[in-house]
Amino acid sequence: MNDRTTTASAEPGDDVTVAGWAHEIRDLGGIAFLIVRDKTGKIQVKFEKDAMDDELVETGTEVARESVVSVTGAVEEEERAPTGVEIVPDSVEVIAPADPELPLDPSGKVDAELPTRLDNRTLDLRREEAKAIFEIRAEVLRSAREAFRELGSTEITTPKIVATGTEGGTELFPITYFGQEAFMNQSPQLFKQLMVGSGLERVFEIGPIFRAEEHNTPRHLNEATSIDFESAFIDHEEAMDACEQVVRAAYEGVAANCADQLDTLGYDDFEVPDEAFPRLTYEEAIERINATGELDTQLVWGDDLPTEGEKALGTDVGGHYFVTDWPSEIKPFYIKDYDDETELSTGFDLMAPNMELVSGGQREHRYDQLVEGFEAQGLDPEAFDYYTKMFRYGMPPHAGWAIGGERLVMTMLDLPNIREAVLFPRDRQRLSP
RNA sequence: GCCCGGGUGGUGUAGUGGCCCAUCAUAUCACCCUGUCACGGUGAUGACGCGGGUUCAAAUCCCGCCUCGGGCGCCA
Repeated sequence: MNDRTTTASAEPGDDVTVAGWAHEIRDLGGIAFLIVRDKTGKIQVKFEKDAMDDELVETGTEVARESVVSVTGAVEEEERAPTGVEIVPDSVEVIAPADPELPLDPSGKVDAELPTRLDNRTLDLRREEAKAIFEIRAEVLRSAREAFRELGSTEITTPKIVATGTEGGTELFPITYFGQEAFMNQSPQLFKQLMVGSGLERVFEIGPIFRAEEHNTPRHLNEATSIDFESAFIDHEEAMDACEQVVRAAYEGVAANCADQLDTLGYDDFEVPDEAFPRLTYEEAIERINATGELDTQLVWGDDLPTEGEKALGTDVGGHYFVTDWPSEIKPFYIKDYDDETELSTGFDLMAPNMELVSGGQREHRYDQLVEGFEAQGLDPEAFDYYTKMFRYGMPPHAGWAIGGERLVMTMLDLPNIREAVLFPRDRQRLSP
């Protein structure tokens, strides 16, 4: 395949071999066109029936759509061709024929519903729009990694098979580990904290997390990609600065490197957020939600923000924003409370703007307070000994956060369903493919 | 976990008790067509998720099952 030329790089005057999929055949009688599609685009192959070998014409014009073909011939400039060039073939080979009845139409003439598309993801990703989402997703991850390196963090990977959950409460997928009870990890939280106490100090991880909640919404997955950051010697304010930097880098990377993909998806007005993300306290947030009048009942201090309230506030603010200073009781035990106001947590969320995108905070690094926190949440500190004991050997003050990777792509591209941002989503109903 | 809504040819749809041996588009098959670019024309094949019930009559109403989507809770 070394001699293969991509459709985009075929220049007039060249003798080339292109390989790709039979996108469409237009047979006009005496002349017929085969459109070959590859990763880089499409090119037209011309068959003038009277002037060409019958077998060549037959192979090229009777091949089933979506079959893999290889075409060798001369590239000619032709203004009537869709791309300005076309191939006059010397030979056509059908490398892998496709069944004539396709489970969905990659040419996009007829829409398919999401479940049909997910059942046939390979064919779905032959469509430019679906392909563009995953090229953008790759750019988001690339630019996030670059931003993390600029922040001086080291990329780590932590175990996904664990003996105990992170936060208790949350549903975990149980598995059997050589006869022992184990779980799929819901978050790298505890492990990344252990690493800020190591010589690495500042770390990030991009990896899968597993949640066994039986929710069924367009914004939840049971297997998601978490973009985690944790650093020694920073507080929650500095953690928010870092978070903003990484989110912004992802937008900048996409704006700079994915113009074609954005165009394919119809975004002619893709914008990198230009202002610093506003930081609202929890108290300000519930006041503003109450002021919108969108909710039937008024929120009071201590309530978690209901979905409806998040949407109302998101519309009110109109962009990304942080919510800070939460009541301690609705944030997990490993988040530190303010020293002078122990009923207030340093935990924060980043809203994007209608959905929670990030959660983070300054962590409790003091051994005694951490163990108290476990007990207060009804967890047995003994079960987390591998974690707590390291807080006895010099654990620095630290803070961090986690971005929902798919939610970042979803909110960035305004996708109607988070499953659009995962190749093979795992949700309540779907375990295959 | 609680609550709502949907399943009609390969794909996407019309259809609200008789006008339905089921509409339209696209795909597929056959024939015609020398510049298509959503090519065009003629014809053909192909479907009511499964099971039970109500009724003279069921795609349509009822019950159960399967399956999919969504809302809330919770969360990334």
